[in-house]
Amino acid sequence: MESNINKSLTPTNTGSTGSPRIQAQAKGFQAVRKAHQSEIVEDYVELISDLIEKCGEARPVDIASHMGVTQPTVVKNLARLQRDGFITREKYRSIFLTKTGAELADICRHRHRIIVTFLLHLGLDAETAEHDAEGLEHHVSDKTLAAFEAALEK
Amino acid sequence: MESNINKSLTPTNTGSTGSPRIQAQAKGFQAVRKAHQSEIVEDYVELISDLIEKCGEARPVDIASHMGVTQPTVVKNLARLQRDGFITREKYRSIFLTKTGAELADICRHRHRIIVTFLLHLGLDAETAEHDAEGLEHHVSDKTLAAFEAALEK
DNA sequence: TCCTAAAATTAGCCATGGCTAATCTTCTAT
DNA sequence: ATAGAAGATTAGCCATGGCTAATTTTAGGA
Repeated sequence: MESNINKSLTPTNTGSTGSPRIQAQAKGFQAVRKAHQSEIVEDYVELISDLIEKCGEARPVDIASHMGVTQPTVVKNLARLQRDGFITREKYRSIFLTKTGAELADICRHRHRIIVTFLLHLGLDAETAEHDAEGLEHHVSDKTLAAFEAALEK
Repeated sequence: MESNINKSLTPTNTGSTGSPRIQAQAKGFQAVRKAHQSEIVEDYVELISDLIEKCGEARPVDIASHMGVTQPTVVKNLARLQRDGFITREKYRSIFLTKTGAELADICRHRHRIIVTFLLHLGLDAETAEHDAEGLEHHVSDKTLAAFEAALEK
């Protein structure tokens, strides 16, 4: 289960090796790796939420075209989302976000919007802002997000 | 039994696979996936460059402790870096950056420094700035980086 | 010098997340 | 009502990048 994730991110290696400075850097890299594992989940729940709102439902074929992947890839990732409690569904039937999934989608959408707005305020064009936000949004800490919001209010 | 399941929807088949808007979004996701593939390369060459400068050489054991991974993982990734032309080495011997690798390291270091500086100017503490920069630096386009630099000059 | 500890490597496991090809289900239009 | 198209799923492949355990090489100290 999710213990696999924890295990791979917290190797027995952890001990020993080094100054606090180095350990901090190591922790940083580990956090980035952990963030990567959440990215697909976040991208999916955000997109599913958008599609349900705009189209009434989120079909694998539409998810696939929005994400730029094939349908089997979507099915496989949906299985993971289901396994981890973000969606519910049955074969050949509609996708529903769980409470957890819906909440995560809201958080992601909120964060995404702040980042896009922030980038626009820096003078970037809409396309670049959208594009970069997609990559950045999974790596912005709460503190940094708050700093973005604060900067926007000036 | 399965009364919750939505059996027939698709009232608004909002269109499908080919819309430029959707294609743009798909391209964005694809770009993020591509960026992920470069991340390890960038992290390694940057770290190797730093270690060579600070310690005279970059040993796998030090790379491992800085990255927060085990030595076999480092060895495996070094093989990939070698295969792809970023480093040269022989078994049990020192690691050297190729011209390509050294140039990439410089670019990464430069980008990293700008992002950290930018985050500091937003009022973030040094630790958060460093931490977030680690995640962000692989997803900041040239345009956005330039916008960061421009903002710093004011 | 030589022996042991540290470092490096190899082998082999696992999960992720892409893909294609093939099959199965559902939907739709005749 | 049904056949064909569209969508969904399964099976199976591959590369990546973690890990542990075991082995090999290097290097340092008695």
